[in-house]
Amino acid sequence: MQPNQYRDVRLEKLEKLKALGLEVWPRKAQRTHGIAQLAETYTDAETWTNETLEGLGLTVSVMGRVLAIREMGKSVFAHLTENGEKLQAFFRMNDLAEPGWEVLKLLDMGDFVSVTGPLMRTKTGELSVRVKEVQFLSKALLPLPEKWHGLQDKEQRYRQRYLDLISNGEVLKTFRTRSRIVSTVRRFMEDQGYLEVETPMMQPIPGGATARPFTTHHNALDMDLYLRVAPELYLKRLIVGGFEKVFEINRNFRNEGLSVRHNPEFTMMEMYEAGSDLRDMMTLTENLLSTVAREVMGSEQLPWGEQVISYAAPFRRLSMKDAIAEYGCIDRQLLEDEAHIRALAKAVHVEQVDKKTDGMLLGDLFDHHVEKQLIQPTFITDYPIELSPLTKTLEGDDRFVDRFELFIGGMELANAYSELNDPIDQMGRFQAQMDEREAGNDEAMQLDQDFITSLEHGLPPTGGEGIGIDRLVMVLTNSASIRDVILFPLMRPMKPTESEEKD
RNA sequence: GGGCCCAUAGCUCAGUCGGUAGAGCAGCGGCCUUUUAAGCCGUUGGUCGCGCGUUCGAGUCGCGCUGGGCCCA
Repeated sequence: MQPNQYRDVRLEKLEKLKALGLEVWPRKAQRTHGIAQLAETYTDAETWTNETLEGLGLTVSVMGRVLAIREMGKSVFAHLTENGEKLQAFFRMNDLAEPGWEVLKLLDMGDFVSVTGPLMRTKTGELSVRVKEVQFLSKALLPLPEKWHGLQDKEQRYRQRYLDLISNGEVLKTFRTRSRIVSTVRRFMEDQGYLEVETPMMQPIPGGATARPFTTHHNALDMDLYLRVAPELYLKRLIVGGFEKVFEINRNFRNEGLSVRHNPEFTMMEMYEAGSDLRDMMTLTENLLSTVAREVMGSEQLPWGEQVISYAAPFRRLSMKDAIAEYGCIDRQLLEDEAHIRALAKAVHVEQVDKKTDGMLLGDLFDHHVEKQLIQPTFITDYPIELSPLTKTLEGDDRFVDRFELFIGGMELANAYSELNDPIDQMGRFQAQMDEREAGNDEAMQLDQDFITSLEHGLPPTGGEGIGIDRLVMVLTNSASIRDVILFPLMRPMKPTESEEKD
């Protein structure tokens, strides 16, 4: 076998181009218009007939990657693409300046070229450049995936995302949509008076969420640092410091398994507002999601698999116990009784039931019976205190806290609290977490003494929330896997083959 | 952590009952000066993921490994 059969052929063509005295890797592209710009301006075939286009007397230079070549004897059609838009180039031997025809024979799919000539419309009505000059911008030495089916192999699509983006048009579209979602979210928050801030991604004590952190080491200070699992404790310090409304959009890192909903690094927006509470966060969330759906996706009703999700406010609100009763078809009264909760947990094979409190078991019952069924946006409220060490208790019931999680498409999308601002209470909650840790739960939170100190200086009543941006993009773009909305998802490295090891 | 599925040419995929490897696209050589997955003629290209085993004989059967996908905990 000749593994570089294709590459060798293209290397030969490269030498021939050089022999013609051409610069194959010029420093800048010759270009007067973008392809998208031309395609948009001259899209109307009735106004811009071949005659009117010729009447313009306009000569354009456009650059693009060659994605199709159709040879017709002494004329050739090619499609150039740039930024997801395409434009046809029409080469005729008689039209081309020297050494154009020779150059054209050395053109391969995947090459970047710029073409210069007047705009025209072909017999079949397609806007095209009647090429007088062609210039190489970059010679592709490797072949592209198959033009009709694109790149199908999921592993290769994730490992070589550039090939996925070139050959699968909807992938480029999804990631452009992601960019617009993030920018719309950011603009929405700024319009609400929130200030974007940046807090440490490397933290001496990982806090703000119950999750295993990644560890790293700073050499000069000879200290261990943790990649953050959440920015929460730093953002609250900023509210202590006098900021009224802050938000941060950035990466969190959790040292956990991979799934269609989990990537070890993921993007979260967290926001905190002095003086507000959970109800304010609900309203903000409803407005944010319906606005993004409308402005980016063009509708508040969007497809999710076989279903349609409505992002129209208000979203449904349901307490955790009510949700378990409703979706688990369980008598609501049973959830008021610890013995029954234990029995229900054992019935669905929750592990280590005897070591858990009834609040923890309610969380397990919720995960088992409810989470996947919450397709339409639903705020689940009234979480057990054991699961929520940073949240204020409910008025009149200190076993539950003023927290919601928002579920869409069967996934947790957001998590919000009326933030706990009593430093004495907070210290007690940390103590409980440390006991948990002592008992072997390495996801339990660690004490952050300076955070307690900041609370002792006074945190006003504060509403706070985190929204998972990757999952938001998933539900809005109808993507079944988080890997389809993260450009470079984490992949296990490929083990080199024996022959590669010898090299 | 457990279960199921996938891995064959650069890409997309066939490969029956175990009998010595196929197509389309791409590539290469021709024909063709308005094509749209252009068409037509010819043609190159394979460590069937890796290893071990069963067998006269393995892409195919078994075991293990690697990578990926899906489901469950």
